[in-house]
Amino acid sequence: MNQVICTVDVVLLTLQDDGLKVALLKRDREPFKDVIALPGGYIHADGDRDARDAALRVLKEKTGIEAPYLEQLATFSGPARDPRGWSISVTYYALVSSDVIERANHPDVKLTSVDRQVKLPFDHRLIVETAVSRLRSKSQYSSLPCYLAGETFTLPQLQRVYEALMGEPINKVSFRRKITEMDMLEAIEGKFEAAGAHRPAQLYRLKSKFKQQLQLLERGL
Amino acid sequence: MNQVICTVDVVLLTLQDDGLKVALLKRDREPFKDVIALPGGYIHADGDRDARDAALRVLKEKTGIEAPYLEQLATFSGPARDPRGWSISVTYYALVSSDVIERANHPDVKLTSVDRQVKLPFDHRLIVETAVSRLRSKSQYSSLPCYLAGETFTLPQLQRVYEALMGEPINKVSFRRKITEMDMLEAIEGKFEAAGAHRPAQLYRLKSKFKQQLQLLERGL
DNA sequence: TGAATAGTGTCTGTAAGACAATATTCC
DNA sequence: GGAATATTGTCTTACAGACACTATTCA
Repeated sequence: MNQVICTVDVVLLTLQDDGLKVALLKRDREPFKDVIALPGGYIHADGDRDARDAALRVLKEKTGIEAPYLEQLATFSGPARDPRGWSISVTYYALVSSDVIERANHPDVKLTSVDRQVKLPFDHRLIVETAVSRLRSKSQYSSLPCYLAGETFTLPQLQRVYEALMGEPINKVSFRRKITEMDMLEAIEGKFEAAGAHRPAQLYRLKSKFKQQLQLLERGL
Repeated sequence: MNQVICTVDVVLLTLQDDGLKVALLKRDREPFKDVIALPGGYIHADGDRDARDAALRVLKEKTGIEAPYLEQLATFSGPARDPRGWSISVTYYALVSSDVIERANHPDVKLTSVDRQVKLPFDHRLIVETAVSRLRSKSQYSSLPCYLAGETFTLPQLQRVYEALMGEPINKVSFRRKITEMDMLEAIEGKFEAAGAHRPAQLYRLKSKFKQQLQLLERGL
């Protein structure tokens, strides 16, 4: 083994103004002190139950955000990615609605468009790109985007989330057919209105059974 | 950090008698000395270029098999999975045709059906199940199964590989249409005959362009 | 009533599977 | 020629997208 540095990094993603944003913050210590980077930190062998637990802890400590959707992304490693030495970073990506970030209201968190080529330390640019590509690929056949839409949402809102992720318009009828056959949403009795002068849309939430299913898929990772 | 044990484990998969098999071997040291387990070992910070490199090295050392298709699976971690202490295992899965294993002819390698509930040390049973589930899920929309078929193969052979993975028969016309539109195979001039008394089948190989494409997908992981 | 968006019904073209015909080899 | 499997052609059915119609709210 010969001294391997073990860390976690979290790619916290959200939708804002119909664009995918990643949460970055200034590093509070060396290396790359004061440089904008992904929230990350050491794995604590004396406290963390596993790497996922470490990722949840780091996210909470650095951004104040708790228990969002969190999935293991990949592990990056090598002698050159961290100036301190041979290192491993077990990376995760998390999905939240933008109002969760607003509610946490952490002063250091900067939301940056994933497409903007902001220079990032370590291999964080590669990690962000891997996370975005994974999210887009999984969104084609899963309920993942619901986590970007928040706790409750209307079908038109959810469709805009999918469209923002995919970067192209979706056929409304096909979209609703697919959502229906996935059978993952349940209607809420209260209705909802946005710009006022038109028919209000039904509010939905993700079925709890479906949340468990997604968690089961990621069990152990 | 506090002393984290960093290892790699490899799930080497192959098809034999139309069933998916995993390569296991007796451990040559503690813990679990002489117990059947996945090939694995420490990451060498003074020699390995990254975890993937460590996995390739371990696979070569323990099974004699080189440069197969290798993809990162996931990272497993925690205080309890290894009796030596808080540990991380970056896991990979590799795909080879059974004749590659036969040619390596390593005396300690045992091929075991992935469905047989052989008891395995550490969390290796979970790792194997994760690998099999990932392979099956990816096989539905990729050229992955070609790596189980070997260097060259006929379309009927390749179809049997897909059917063995999926566990259900595939429509021949649909299968060939899909293969054609994926445009991943190239015909080889020499023909091929199996049970003799019938029309021989065309031999194919995976286009080299397509191998690169798959590697690109996994870049950095 | 008109504007605006939500929600649904229907038509059409594309793609997947069933079925079957043709092709090629060895005996 | 007969058996066996490879390969290709065609028909039918299911599904995705286009289009358009109805529904509901506010001004």
